[in-house]
Amino acid sequence: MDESTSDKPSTRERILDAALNIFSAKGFHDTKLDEIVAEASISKGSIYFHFPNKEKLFIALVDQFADLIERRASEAIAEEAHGILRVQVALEAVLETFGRYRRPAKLLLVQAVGLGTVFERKRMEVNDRFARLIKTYLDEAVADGSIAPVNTHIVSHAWMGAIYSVVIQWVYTGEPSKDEIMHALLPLLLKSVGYQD
Amino acid sequence: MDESTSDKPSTRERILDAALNIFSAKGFHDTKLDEIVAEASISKGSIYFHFPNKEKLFIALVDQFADLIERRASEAIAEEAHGILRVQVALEAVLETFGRYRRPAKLLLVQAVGLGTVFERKRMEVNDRFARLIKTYLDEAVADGSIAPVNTHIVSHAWMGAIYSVVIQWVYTGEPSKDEIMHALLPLLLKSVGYQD
DNA sequence: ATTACAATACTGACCAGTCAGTATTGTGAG
DNA sequence: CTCACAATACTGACTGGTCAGTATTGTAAT
Repeated sequence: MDESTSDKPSTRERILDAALNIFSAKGFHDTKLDEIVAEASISKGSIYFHFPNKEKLFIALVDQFADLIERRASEAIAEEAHGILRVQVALEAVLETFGRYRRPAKLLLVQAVGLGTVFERKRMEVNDRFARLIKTYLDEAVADGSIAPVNTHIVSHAWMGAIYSVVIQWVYTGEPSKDEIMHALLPLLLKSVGYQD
Repeated sequence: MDESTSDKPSTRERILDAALNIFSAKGFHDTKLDEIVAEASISKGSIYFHFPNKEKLFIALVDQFADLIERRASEAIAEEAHGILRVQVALEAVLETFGRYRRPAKLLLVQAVGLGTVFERKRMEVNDRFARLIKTYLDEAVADGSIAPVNTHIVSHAWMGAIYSVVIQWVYTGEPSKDEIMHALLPLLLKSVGYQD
């Protein structure tokens, strides 16, 4: 009876899809709602039925992807019990996820920056979320002796920045490849806290 | 005759000053030219006498500060002949300069991002400039045996991201202090390429 | 009287957001 | 099952505030 089991993307989903495409390519301000309307083949009113305004639509996308990244990292860690190895698998999971979703990555890492006072809080919130996630597992690794004590607050932010920067570079140019990144970035980060294999 | 030796800030300078204050605080789009006019106590027409448009005014500020950072780094390096030490003093100079100029730092690292297609090139240009600067001296350090061979392309981007991220955090919150940053970040970066003192 | 700069009032393109109306789906009473 | 009504989902022409940029005129110096 119900034939909608799979292939009927809801209006809301189509809006989010189209918005992601255009926002990630052109940024918040250069994206006209009318472009999203055209891309999604829906009406302008529909956007305002599903979202209170342009800003909230944008933030919905940011949150959605930030959630995904965090979830993937947590899942990866849950399967690995041991100190510094947890840091390693989390990193792999994050890079993997950024890799699989280029457009949301660009949205989060580039287009969500510098949007003025309104978005500034959001950005810091997301950043802190990630930094704290890293910090948690670094602290664990210090506690169980995997690595020597360090200023995990600064280290977590530095790591985050390093990952962001390399991923951004990769999102834009496609270079270096994900494998190269894994092979260069992972040891780099681990060495930075004095861990050697 | 010419009494302008020191204390008459030219109109152009006042515009740049005011623009820096407001752009860095509110971002490009949330800054109205009329606010700059008020802050600088000049006229709107003056802005268009000195700059072709809002965008070019913004970019002038970005370039000005990017130039300064690069110059400071080069000066520091010129006084230090030896391999990895050059990297170290350059880093110190950069952190010092970011530290002394919070507002331009925020402008460059935050407000110049996510401004859409037009500014995207500019941002990549500035980023590449810094990354390449870092890469040059890393390559030198590898060549003279100060550090073991690494993928300097990835490392330079990672370093840049790490520095950016910590500086941004500091620009916003004032924490951690510049000294803490120097004491934590510098060894972190050096260790990441296998250098120990 | 020409150059260089500055002040003010003005214009008009642009685009987020609105809203009156239409279509679709749900429901429950006879 | 079907009619009456309601709730939800969607449409798209229209509007009104905003603000970058312009036109015009003023003025001080050489």
